[in-house]
Amino acid sequence: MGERGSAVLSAREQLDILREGVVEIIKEEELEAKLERSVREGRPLKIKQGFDPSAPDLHLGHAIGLRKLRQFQDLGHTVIVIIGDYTGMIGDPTDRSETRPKLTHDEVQANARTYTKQLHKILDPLKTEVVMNGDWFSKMSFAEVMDLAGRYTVARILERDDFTNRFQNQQPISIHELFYPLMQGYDSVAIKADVELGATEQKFNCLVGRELQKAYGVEQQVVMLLPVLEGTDGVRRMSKSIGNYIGIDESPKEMYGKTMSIPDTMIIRYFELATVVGSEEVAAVRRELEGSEANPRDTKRKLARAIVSLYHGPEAAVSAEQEFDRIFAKGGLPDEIPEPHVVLKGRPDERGGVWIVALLTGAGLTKSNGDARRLIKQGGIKLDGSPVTNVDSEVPLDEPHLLQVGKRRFAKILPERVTYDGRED
RNA sequence: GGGGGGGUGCCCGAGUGGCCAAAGGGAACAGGCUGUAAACCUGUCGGCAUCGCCUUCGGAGGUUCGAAUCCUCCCCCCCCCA
Repeated sequence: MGERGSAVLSAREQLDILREGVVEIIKEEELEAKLERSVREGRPLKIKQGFDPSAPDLHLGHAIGLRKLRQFQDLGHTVIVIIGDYTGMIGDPTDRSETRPKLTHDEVQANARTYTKQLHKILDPLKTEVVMNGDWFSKMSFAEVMDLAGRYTVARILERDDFTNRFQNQQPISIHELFYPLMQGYDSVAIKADVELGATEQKFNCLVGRELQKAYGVEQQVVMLLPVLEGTDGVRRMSKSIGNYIGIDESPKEMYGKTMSIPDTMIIRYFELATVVGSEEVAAVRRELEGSEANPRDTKRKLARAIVSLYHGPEAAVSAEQEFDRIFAKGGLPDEIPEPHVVLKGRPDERGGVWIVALLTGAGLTKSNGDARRLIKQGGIKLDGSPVTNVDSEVPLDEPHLLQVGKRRFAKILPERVTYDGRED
């Protein structure tokens, strides 16, 4: 373990650090005992956290847990990240809305690499092991599966809220979905986890892990539950599939902009969960917001800078802010404007002009011609900086033009990147 | 195996022969305002060179001048009984 084997903190001191920001520890005495033994025997604890293999975009919600894992690492412990390639074949029953396409082995491998890359933005690569639960599940015989299934009861599985709700709402539950908690729990058996980290909504699954470890004669893990961060809508939990997430791998300006779009009521919450500012500073922010002097916008700017700095550094945060001001406060242009390849049906008119509506759609700025018409009528389209009011406008393609939809969508139309699909009439 | 209920646009959800491209809500997008891509207000929200036409209401057929709405078969989901 120790490339820094020297100053190991006492169990008590470690516990004090680890407890911070945690919603619940089951059970704290056990964690303390494990830490004590770890210190005494100079043996790191194994900290487990699992991830779904299908959605490799980690976001600020995941980061809460990752920072906690990082704390464990900094205290000398080992983190084992489990990519649930087998559990992913089921999909967590929590959000079983889409039927997930089965991932191929190669796709899972690719996703695992993407994960690892993102994980290393927060975790210490030297103390992080990434494994897939297919490593053990693919080798299990049917008899072993039956044995696993025999160690838990239907009634206990149905205690889980999601199942109960779905049952009551007359939504389908497939039998293999009942295996999800068992499989996640068995992961803990397989790696002999000392601690499993999860968001509060994972409580049930993590506790199944404890039960199964007991059933299999493995020392029980401690369950450490962390808060769930709301997404940019301020209501539902941050999630890729809902689309209300801020990814830790996103560009500074996306991060900055998305942060600015959270409801004002979420500012404190984000300071607490999405940044690393201390509790006194959060308290100061709270006072600032409650007092009437400060403009919440400025507090939110501070938040956005803090978040961007965390992942991209302070300079990037400053330039993201400048760009944001330029575009939104002053209605200016971004640094980089896409120059799409435009394919048009038919051909230009004699003067080399192209119908504005077709151009917008061809450039991918609007979904359809109808969409483009509507936006023009609503005054949402600008050509070279001035609003387009006439749906029938022709744009001469003798020189580059700047097209803008709303405040956020831009495209530079270069004549040499416009082609015609040659369709006659 | 028996009985009952249900599958509608991105999501939820009304609609049981023409007034339905389909109410309402949410999401999203645009405009206004502002303190920001907050909040609030207004508008838009299947496609088409634009008020008429085309393609949508699980799938395939059929009845009808006309079907999301009726009939037949099929697929899927839920509940109750066994």
